[in-house]
Amino acid sequence: MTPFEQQMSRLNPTQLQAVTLPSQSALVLAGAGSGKTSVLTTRMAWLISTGQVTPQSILAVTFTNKAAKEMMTRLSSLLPINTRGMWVGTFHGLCNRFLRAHYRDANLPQAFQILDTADQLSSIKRLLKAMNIDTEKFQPKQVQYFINGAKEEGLRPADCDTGDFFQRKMVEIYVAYEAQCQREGVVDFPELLLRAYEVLSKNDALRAHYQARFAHILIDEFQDTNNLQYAWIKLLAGQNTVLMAVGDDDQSIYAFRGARVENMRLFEAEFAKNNLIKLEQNYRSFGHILDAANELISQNTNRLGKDLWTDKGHGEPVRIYEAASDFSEAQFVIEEIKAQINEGQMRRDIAVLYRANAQSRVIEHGLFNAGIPYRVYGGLRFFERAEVKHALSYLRLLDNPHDDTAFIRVVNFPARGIGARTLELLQDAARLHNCSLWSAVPFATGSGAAKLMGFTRMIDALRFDTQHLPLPELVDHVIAHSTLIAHYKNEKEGQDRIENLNELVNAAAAFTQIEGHASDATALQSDTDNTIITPLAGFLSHAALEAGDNQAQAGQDAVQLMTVHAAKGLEFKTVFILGLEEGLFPHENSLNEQGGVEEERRLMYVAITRAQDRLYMTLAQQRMLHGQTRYGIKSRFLDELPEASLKWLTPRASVYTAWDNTASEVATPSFGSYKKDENNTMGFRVGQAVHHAKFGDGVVVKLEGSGEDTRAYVNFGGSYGIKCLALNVAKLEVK
DNA sequence: ATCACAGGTCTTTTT
DNA sequence: GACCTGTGAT
Repeated sequence: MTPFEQQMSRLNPTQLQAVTLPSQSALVLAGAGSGKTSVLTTRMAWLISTGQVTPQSILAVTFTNKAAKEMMTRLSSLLPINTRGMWVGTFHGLCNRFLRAHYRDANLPQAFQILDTADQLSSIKRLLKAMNIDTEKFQPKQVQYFINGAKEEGLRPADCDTGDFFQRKMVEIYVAYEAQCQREGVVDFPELLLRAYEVLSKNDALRAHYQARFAHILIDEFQDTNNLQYAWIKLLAGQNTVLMAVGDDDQSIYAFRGARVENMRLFEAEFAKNNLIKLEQNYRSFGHILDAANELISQNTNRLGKDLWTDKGHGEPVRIYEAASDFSEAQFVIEEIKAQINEGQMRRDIAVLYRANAQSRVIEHGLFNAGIPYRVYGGLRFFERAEVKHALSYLRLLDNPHDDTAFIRVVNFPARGIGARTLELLQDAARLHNCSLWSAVPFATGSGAAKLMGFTRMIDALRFDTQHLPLPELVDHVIAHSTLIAHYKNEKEGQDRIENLNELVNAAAAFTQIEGHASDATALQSDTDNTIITPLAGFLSHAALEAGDNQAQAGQDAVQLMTVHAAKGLEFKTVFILGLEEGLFPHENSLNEQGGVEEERRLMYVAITRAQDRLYMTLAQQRMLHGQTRYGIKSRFLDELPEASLKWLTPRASVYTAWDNTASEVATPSFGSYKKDENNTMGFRVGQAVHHAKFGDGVVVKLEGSGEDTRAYVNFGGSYGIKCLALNVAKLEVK
C-alpha cells in the first residue's frame, strides 16, 4: 500500500465522505479532535492522485503559517509530488504572492515592504505628529484599530461613515495614512488582503484567469474568517470552482479581532446548500472530558449543532479544586504536576492553561522554585526583537529606500549624531517636496544635512557592496557594516542581541535553503507576469509575515504554559485550566459585549477539549489582580458541567455561588468572605440597593478597603453583571 | 544622549 | 504588583 492508500484506509466513513466528495461545495463541521487536518490534506491528495486536478489548480488557505506548513508536510508525505508552486498558505501570504506578481495592476512598487503591527503603529504616530493631531483625543492605537477595522470590512475612506466630527477626523487621518503608505511603498496586513481583493474585482481578465485556474478551494478554520477574507474567496471562486470550508463554530474565539462565525451559515447558504458534513467522532479525549465539553457548549444558542462522541470509554472524571488563593492554586497544580512526572508522564504532555497572561506569573514562580522546567508561550517573537528589527530596517532600505518607517528606525541607530532637530527639518523638507525622507535628504537644511548625506551614502554603499552576494552573506555584511554588531559589543547586555543578529544570518540561510530560489519565484513566474522577486525581498516578506517562534528553549522536555487562545489546535495528555472565577473566566470585560458570554463559553469549550486523558479545573477564593486582592466567585461555567463527570477534590459548594444574572434582585448574596467590616465604608453596606447612572439599579455584594479607598462590588444584573466601583470616583446613589 | 521617574495599563492575538 | 511608554532633567 502506498502512504496515500494507507491514509485512506484509516478514515472513518464520514471522513471518507468528505475526502471523496464529488464536485460539490461543502461545509465540513469538524469538531475538536475529529481529524480536520487529515481530512483537508487527504482530500487534496485524493483530488491529485485520482487525476481530477493538478496540484496547481488547488488553492488551500489557512490562518497561521504553522497550519500551512503542516498541510504541506502531510501532503508531501502522502504523495510524491512537487508541492512547490502550489497555492497553499495563509491569507496574507497568498495575497502577498499575488500582489508581487501583479504589482503594476495593484499600483505598488515592485519592492513594496510589509508593515507589521508595530511598524504600522509607529507609522501612524509619525503621521499624527505631522498632521498636528492631538494624540490624546486620537490615540494612535485607536486610529490603527479604526483603519484596520475599515479595511477588514473592505472600506476605503470614501466608503466610511462621516457622521460626527470624530468620524470625519478619523477618515481624514485614514486618507492621509493611505497617501503616506503609498508614497513610502509600504503595505500593512489588512492592506495586503484589500489590495488583492480590489485588483481581482476590478480586473476582469485577471479574475477570469484565476477563477479558471482554481478548480478547488479549501479553507481551514473557516469560523475565523472576517468579511474581507470571505469576500476574497468568493471572488476567486469561479462558476466551476468547488469549495470546501472546514471549521467549528463552537471554537470561534476570535470575534474580537473581526472573525465572523456567521460566515459559516452564509457559506452553507451560498455554496454548500445541503452539503453539511459533520465530523463528530473525537479521537482525542475520554468520555468524561467530552461529556463536560458537550454539556457546557449546549448552553450556547444559535449553534450549527453537533455532538462529539468517543469510543475510548469514560476515563477519569474531571477534577475540580477550589483553592484559598492564587498562591495555593499554584501549589496544588505544582504538586499534581510533580506526582504525574513521578508516574512517568512527560512534562511536555502537561499543559497549564489560563484566561489571561497575568495569571502565568504565580505558576511560573512555583514551577521555578520546584525546579520543574517549563515553557511559556506568548511574548516577544524572534522577528519582533529590537535588534532584529533594526537589522531588518537596514535590509529594507537596501530594497526600498523610501520606506520611512525603516529610515527613521535606523537613521540614528547606532547613534551617528543625527538628532531630533535634524530629523524635524528633514521631515519638513519631505513634506514640502511630497517625497520620502530618503529623497528629501538632498534638500535637507541645517547643521545635520551633511550627516544625513553620510547615512544615505552608507546605505548606497551597502547596497552596492552586497548586490552579488548570496542572501546569508548579504545579511552578514549588513549587520557588520551598519556597525550594529560593534554597537552591541559595547553594550553590557549586548551579547544576547549579537547572538540574535547572528541567528538572523542563520534564518536567512535557512530561508534560502527551504524557500530557496525556487518556490516563490517560480510560482510567480508561472503566473502571468515575469516577476521574479529577489531573495532579499522574499526574505523580508517572510520576516514580516512570519514573526518566528516565541523564544523557544525548544527540545527540552518542559511543562507548557499558555493562554487558552494560544492552546487552540493543540492537545495534551494532562490539562489544567486555572481561574474558574466570575470576572476572570468568563472575563468581566466580556460581560458587556454582545455575545460576550457565549464567546467565553466557546473559549472554555476549547480549553476543555485540549485534554486527552486527564483534566483539572481550579479556582481560587482570593487572587492578586492589578495589585489588589480580589475575592472570587465560582465561575458559572462550573455549574454548566454535568455533575456525573466531575470529581470535587475540595468540599463541593463552598459558600461561593455563581450569580444568577437573570435575576434583577439579589437578596442576601451567599457570598463568602466579605469579612469583618466595621470599617468606614462611606456609608455603604453589603446588600444595599443602589443606583448608577450608566449601569442602572444594583445591589452591593461586597465592600473592600475603607474610607476614601472603599471599593464596592455591585451586581447590576442583566448584561452588566458584577462591577467593581471605586466609591470616591463612581457616583453611586443609595436608593 | 542617557537615565530616572511618573503615569498609565492590565483579555484574548495572527498576519 | 509589574511592566512598558513617554517625558523631563542632567
